[in-house]
Amino acid sequence: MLSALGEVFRAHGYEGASLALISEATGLGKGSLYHFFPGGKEQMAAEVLGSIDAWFVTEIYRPLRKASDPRGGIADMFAGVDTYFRSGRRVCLIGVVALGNARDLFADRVKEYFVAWVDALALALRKLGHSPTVARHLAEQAVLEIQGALVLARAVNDRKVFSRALMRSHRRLMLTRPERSQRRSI
Amino acid sequence: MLSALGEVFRAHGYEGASLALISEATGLGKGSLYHFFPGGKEQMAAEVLGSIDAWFVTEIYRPLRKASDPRGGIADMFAGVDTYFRSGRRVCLIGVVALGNARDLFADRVKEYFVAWVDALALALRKLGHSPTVARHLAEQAVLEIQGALVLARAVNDRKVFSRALMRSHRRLMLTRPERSQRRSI
DNA sequence: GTCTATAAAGCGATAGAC
DNA sequence: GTCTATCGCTTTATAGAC
Repeated sequence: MLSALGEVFRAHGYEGASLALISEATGLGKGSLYHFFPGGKEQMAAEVLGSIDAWFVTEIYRPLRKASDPRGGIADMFAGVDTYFRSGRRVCLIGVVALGNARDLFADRVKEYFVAWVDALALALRKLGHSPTVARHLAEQAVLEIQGALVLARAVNDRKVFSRALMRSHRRLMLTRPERSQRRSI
Repeated sequence: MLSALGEVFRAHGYEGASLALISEATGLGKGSLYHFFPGGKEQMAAEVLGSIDAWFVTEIYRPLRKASDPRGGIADMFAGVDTYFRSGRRVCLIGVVALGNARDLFADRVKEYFVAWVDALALALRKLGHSPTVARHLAEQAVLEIQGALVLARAVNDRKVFSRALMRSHRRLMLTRPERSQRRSI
């Protein structure tokens, strides 16, 4: 249900996703939709964004934070991201909202999604011996590369752009060696 | 004129930019707007995208291709990009359209913008001795980092994210040394 | 060229029958 | 819980006066 809703918002954006389209995609009439979402379209989008955020927390962020082997945790993150975004064919709804005009409506959720991602990845990188600052910047870089890869892959309509970017990003995180003086145990 | 139009599309997206908003931003009534753009909103957006593309060609891509000193050309590119995007406060309209539902309408222009960017940067990198393939991947990476930085900076509402990403990207391009066996003169 | 008036369609949202 | 009918408003676009 929220999943079908998400695909409509993904495909048409917040403004573009009319109740007619939503009704068609979910197979529910407007009456039923307003029964489930008394808050209307804004509530629908908010719950969709919330469910995406929750999915990332349980499927990506938490495993990444809890991973006993940070390298394996990071590898799982990239694998999960590749699957979720269907190797670049699927767009990041949170990113779309961040760029769009509906950003103000959902600013908190959008920010939380990205902050949690950077935090989780930065923690794994600290376990590899990076200083808090370096870990944070490396994590920020990786997240931003994924978002940029989604934009570029969709713009030039070539999902190999996405795969390549994901591989480069993963490889760089694995190869970047922490400075000796910054190495620490956690 | 096209500039004022561009800001409206940037701020509200293609769907969100109603003729009422456009009329207000340009100071022209609907009648006048349809006098200049008989094709309506779609023509307005197409011409705005075209003008942005043209700006990047003359201000960024061409200087980058023609630069006698590739390192200086690349530095100018990053400086120009930082200025254009107002250090991350301004969003990339082409990127927004690429992610949005209006993408199909303007797919050609969107693709051309990014292809031309990657091509121009790849040419400069080849002049530094990189192989065509490596140069292309490095260029693709830099362009995608800029787009991702715009998304992330806007999402977390912190333009320092953009500045940092631009600096890292520039620095990496300057530090990545071409393989000896791939070095060539152009 | 610029305006106002208006058409025709689509929008989000509501009411009320079932 | 799901539907249809409908409200009130906004949308893009056009017509025609000036």
